[in-house]
Amino acid sequence: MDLEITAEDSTFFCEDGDENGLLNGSSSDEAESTSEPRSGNDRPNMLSEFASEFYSGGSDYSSLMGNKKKNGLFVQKNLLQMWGIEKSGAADSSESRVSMENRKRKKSENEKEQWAVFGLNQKEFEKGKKPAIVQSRSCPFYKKIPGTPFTVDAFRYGAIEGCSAYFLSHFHYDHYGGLSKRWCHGPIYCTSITARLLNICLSVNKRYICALELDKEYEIEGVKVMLIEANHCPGAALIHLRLRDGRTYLHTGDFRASKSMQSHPILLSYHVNVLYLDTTYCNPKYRFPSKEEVIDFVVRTTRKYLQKQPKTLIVVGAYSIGKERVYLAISQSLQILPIYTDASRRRILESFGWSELSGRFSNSRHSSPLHVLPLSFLGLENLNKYLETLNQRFNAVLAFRPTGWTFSEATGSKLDMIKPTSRGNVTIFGVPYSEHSSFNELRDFVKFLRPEKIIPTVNASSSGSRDKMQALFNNWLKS
DNA sequence: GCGATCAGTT
DNA sequence: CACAACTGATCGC
Repeated sequence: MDLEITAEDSTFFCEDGDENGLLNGSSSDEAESTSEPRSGNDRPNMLSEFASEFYSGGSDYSSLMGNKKKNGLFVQKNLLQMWGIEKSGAADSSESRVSMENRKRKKSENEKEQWAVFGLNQKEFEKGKKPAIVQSRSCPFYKKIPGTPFTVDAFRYGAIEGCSAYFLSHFHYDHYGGLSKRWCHGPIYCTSITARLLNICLSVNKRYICALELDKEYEIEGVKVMLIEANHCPGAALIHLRLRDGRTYLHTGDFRASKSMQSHPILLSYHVNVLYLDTTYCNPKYRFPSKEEVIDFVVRTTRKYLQKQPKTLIVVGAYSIGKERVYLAISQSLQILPIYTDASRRRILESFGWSELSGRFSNSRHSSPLHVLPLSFLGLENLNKYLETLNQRFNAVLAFRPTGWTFSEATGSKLDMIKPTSRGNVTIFGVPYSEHSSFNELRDFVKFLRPEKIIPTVNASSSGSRDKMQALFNNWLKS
């Protein structure tokens, strides 16, 4: 099961590209099971140990520090523990034990349901006989590009039959999932920033990484390829493809559409036949302000709080890459320096080679008035304890959680209506800083491109939402 | 003991 | 409530 297939041989891709039943309404869910058996480990791992152990901590930026040693790596249990304000281990609060047991019970209830639902008896289930639909995880159709040997963001399916070029649109877990130092199924095409992250965070063998410059045309397996800035996270790209037969495809990966995208020469020069679209917020209820407006709000708010209380610690939450502009803007417009973040995130941010960012960082929590912390840490309780660890240096915390969903039509784009949650000296603002297109931005982009066919890549698993989106597309494209 | 996958969290 | 994107727990080799 180790076939070397050329572009022309790749018969598994439906030539007419209509197997997905999205436009013509034909019912073929079978397209999805165009069976590639998971041929996971059919090849000896011939990778050399080029990456040092130091880098093998995955994308978890916190894994390089901390208090517990695991396989030669230091892995932290908990930020508060590591700063010495909370005991580790033996904390035998009966509360946590109870919730553990609750979870266990919940779990086993789920299992009971499972074997019943899938028509297995309990013995079969416990023996590990898995229902068929769980067993076969094959690459969904919308990750394959018909008429090419290409896939996009499809790394968790082992070797994909007929695929000789694997594109990665950007470095977020739900897109790169499946990549590791053991990847050996074929070349990975991505931007140079993403390429560096594959090396630094996942130790993917360099011989599989093919970095492409933005806005430059390449020819790969007979297809003209161009990556375009996606306005998502650093390194994120739209993938523009022109096949030999004249068809043009655009895969947006994850993106935030904007007016300026509409003046990209290649989008003006070639009519797009098929659009693979990031439909994350493809519902009229998602209206949020531009990034600039949100950043302006964040800066204004920060200024206000600092005037009231100069000894305020500013905190911005972020999980992996993305949202950099939020804390950069605070730092730049209010001359707040340096920025503290942990060593691992710092390494990642500095790898962008972004001169505005690099050079602003410090290792010292105590000497920095602006901290970038994991989003999951941004709660009232945690921040309050955090403030205590910085004894006396600060006497209040102002935190921002930049997330996409925050607002629906009611609150709309009136940023000043945002009410923070606060307790004592800790204030937390959720701000609608989105790195995906709003509904209107999506609509405008689609109306600009006027593709013949749109394949949603998000929210596409239920037929209900697929139909809903298709109705919207039809409406946008009529007349 | 490890990586892969699932389920739960914000 | 939403939701993408994580994190931690459990599974299976």
